[in-house]
Amino acid sequence: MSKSQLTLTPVETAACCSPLLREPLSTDQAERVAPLLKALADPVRLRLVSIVAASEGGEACVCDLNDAFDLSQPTISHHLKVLHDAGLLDRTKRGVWVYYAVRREVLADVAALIGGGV
Amino acid sequence: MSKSQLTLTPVETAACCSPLLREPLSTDQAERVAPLLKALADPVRLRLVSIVAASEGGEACVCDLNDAFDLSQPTISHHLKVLHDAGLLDRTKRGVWVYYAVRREVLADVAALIGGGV
DNA sequence: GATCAATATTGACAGATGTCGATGTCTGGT
DNA sequence: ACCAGACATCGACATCTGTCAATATTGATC
Repeated sequence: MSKSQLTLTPVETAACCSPLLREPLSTDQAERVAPLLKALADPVRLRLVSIVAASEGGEACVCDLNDAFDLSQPTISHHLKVLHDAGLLDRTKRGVWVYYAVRREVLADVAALIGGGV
Repeated sequence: MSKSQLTLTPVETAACCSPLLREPLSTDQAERVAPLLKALADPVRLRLVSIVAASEGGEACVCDLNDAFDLSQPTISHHLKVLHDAGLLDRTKRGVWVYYAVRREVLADVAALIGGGV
């Protein structure tokens, strides 16, 4: 399953304007989208995503991420887990290191839903 | 101040890709964006925004919004306050009724920052 | 296989968040 | 003036969240 979890219908994705602004979201839809936004809705996690995305090869290892913050290693690990569980980051283990990469399609879907083509 | 609070630089807004994915967000930027996402990151508030946006004239009065949920009136009032405080909803009092309207530019800015032109 | 370095997991704790019932504050009509 | 209705605020509560120190796990190396 490499596509996003938002499961927009073709009509929704093709429409000119964001679904959010065009018609009332169903309770189900809202409950599927909210966790993604919740995962993003933290300064540390926003920076994590952006640092990972801007890294060489589109991925970054945890050791580098730890150095970018004034937070404990477990805390960074926790935030990465939240982002990964939400489906926003991919996780790859290579040797002792773990690399995270941004799932851009998911982010794009969220963006499309929020502000699509306003 | 009718523009969004994200205060993207011209370079950022003009770029092809979302700032979030192009370069590491500064701590300051992250702390300005996170509250907006936080305000959106709730199923009830997502539905509130979408119901308001999809309403006649782009605005809805609280009485209608109350009816759309199985929640107490104070709870809806609370969520509307969160959205309004975040700058996502405009508030207008007409007579006894209060009308909320979506600030689409703000939503568009958030969307552009998150998934811009990916 | 003992050790070390990189991540993850656990447990604990303070503070934030969603919800409600009760109450307050307007505003229009009687 | 009073009342009724629309909305906001307050106080309380349970739950969730971000953070850390301590500990576990995993993989490379000697």
